Amino acid sequence: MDPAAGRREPTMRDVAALAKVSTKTVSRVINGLPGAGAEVVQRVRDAARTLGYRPNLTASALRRSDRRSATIGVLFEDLSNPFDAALLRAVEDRARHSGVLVLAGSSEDDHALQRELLVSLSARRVDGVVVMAAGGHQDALQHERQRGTPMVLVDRPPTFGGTDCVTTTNRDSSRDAVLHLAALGHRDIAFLGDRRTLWTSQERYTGYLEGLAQAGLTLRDALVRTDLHGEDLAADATAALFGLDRPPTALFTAQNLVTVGAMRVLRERGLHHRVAVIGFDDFPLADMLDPGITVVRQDVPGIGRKAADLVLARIDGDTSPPVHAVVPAALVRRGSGEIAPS
Amino acid sequence: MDPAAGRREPTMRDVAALAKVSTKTVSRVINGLPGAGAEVVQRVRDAARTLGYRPNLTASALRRSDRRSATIGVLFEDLSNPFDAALLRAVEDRARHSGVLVLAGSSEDDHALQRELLVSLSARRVDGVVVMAAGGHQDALQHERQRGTPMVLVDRPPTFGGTDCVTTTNRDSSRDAVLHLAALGHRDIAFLGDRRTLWTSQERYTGYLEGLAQAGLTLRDALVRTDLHGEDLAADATAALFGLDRPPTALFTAQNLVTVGAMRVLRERGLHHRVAVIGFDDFPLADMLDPGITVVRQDVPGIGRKAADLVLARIDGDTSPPVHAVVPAALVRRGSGEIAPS
DNA sequence: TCTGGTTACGTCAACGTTGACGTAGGAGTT
DNA sequence: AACTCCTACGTCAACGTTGACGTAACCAGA
Repeated sequence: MDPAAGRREPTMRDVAALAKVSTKTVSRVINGLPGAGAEVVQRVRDAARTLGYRPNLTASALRRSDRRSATIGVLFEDLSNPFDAALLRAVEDRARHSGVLVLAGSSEDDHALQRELLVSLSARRVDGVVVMAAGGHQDALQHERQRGTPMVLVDRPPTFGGTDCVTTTNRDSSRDAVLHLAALGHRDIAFLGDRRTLWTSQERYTGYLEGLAQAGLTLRDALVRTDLHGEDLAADATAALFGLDRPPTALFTAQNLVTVGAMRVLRERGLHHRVAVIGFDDFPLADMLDPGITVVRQDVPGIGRKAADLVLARIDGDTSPPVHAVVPAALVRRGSGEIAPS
Repeated sequence: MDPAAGRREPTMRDVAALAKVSTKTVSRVINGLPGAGAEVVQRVRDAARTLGYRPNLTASALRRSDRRSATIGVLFEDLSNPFDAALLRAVEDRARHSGVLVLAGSSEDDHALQRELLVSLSARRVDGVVVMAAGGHQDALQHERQRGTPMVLVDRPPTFGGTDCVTTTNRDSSRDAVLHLAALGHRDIAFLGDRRTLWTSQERYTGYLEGLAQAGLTLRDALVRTDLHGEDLAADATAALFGLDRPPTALFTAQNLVTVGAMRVLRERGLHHRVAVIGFDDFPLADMLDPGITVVRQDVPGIGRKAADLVLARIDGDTSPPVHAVVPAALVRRGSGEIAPS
């Protein structure tokens, strides 16, 4: 079953020898270029098939003037996160339709790892990268970008210039969510957010503030909890909120794991039908919970497609000014966000 | 910001010129090989840094005798499916620790697409592949394998010999699930399965039969529904079951989307606290539903790690006999599987 | 018949890197 | 003093492919 032992992959030279032509002619036939007669084309095709010849794209890229590897890098935070996975899938689909494959990696929101992966990608001469930037500084990204690598940031914009990015309507949709709650009569709306170093968290918090202000509500610091990385921290923070003298009647949970952690606590305390919840980011089965969870849903495939479109266009030499594409999110009403204050 | 315009990536030759040594010496320094004096090493390092030199792994692989690209291919059904995503993440982690990157693609359970992706991977000279085989014949996989490409199948075994694979305890865990239901007194246990062309579906069905037989229960054909690809088909099939004269008192749903579709119908009809359900494959929030869903949980990271270990070992020349690794799944009791018949 | 153009090939070198091998100089041994 | 051995380099060719360019054969038109 493993006949590779000792054997060599056939090359153009082997095909050329069998078809009794030059390697250049084989190259022409394989690449469908003109300059080969019908009979020669047939001979070469037959020889290639007989030998099981497969073109070597890396050697080809090395020699060609455009030097394209037809491969892009995708660096997300955690490929096992449903959001990242859906995004990867969208980028991959779009790339595949252009004959481009995807080298994928998880940066775990860690600068050192992100940097290391970036170097690995660049050693493999990817044509461009789509990156979800790790929080905090973006030195490695900026450095890579300045080397000329086509780059598109997703979910979070660059802190440096000259680079495309695709994000969603974090601020506006958050404001809308808060206004939706306020319209039901809620006056004590809590904010539960992810790590503050993340741009998305900041934007969603700003939207929350705008919502409060626009509805004429007072900001209560005690109702704002941030740096909730993961379900458990979110659950703890939620529990703490309900230890307050005047607990919130509604929650705006600004990330999906935070939403889940908060729901867990509400259910434990039997509050899930009395406290309103709107979460940012949809998640599977949100509609199957009791009550269904009202969420701000991002258009993840839309974001992925747009990011892929941008990076592929840059690779093709598009030099128009950098774009910050904003893909709209939408409020999906499922019940939890429609609970009025008691 | 895009200084690449017209500029060339620095090469070893450029570094060599600046450091006033030969390219071979640069190669030695970059690769940490002996044969370069301390002072020369320093000069080369400085020159490389000054020029922003990055080694070209593709050129290196082309020339080296081992010809390794330090890249493996991963071909799953759908990278946006949580199961596939978790698996990818596990493979990626393990590969990264060996300096190997992952080229990922979704085959959509389509032979033509799988074949096409396989060709794309092979053109990029990946060192090996981890594949979730599309249902039905595996001609393209077998062909690729026979060319000598190290290959590991996950989730579904090969229909041809000489190839490693990693699966879970589909049959035994299914049998245990059925026995668990039977022990509660259920006598009418329905089977709801995914496409019959999938090996996993067949195994789980066989386990279901073993469970019935071992519990001394009679198989009722009316309670067996297969080829339920996707939530909607599963929902329809579930609805049909409850139109029977003698409907089931328990469901064994053999795939996660099937489980979700079935639960949806049970909830609509207010049966979710009266009909027992055990699902194969865990899914996010299964514990948050009402009741919590009892599932057979696969050790997805375990499967991914094992698959990566195997393919990396083969790449390193391990020629021991092919392995079919079986990673145990476990029953997770959450409530839905512990409902007794009424 | 010669010129000019086109078609169908072939030859050669180069892409960036490294394996095989060569060599100059110094140290150690007899 | 002649020898081996080692270290620290350099030279050359090749990995599989393609761009630039050459050339032989043929056809059309004057």
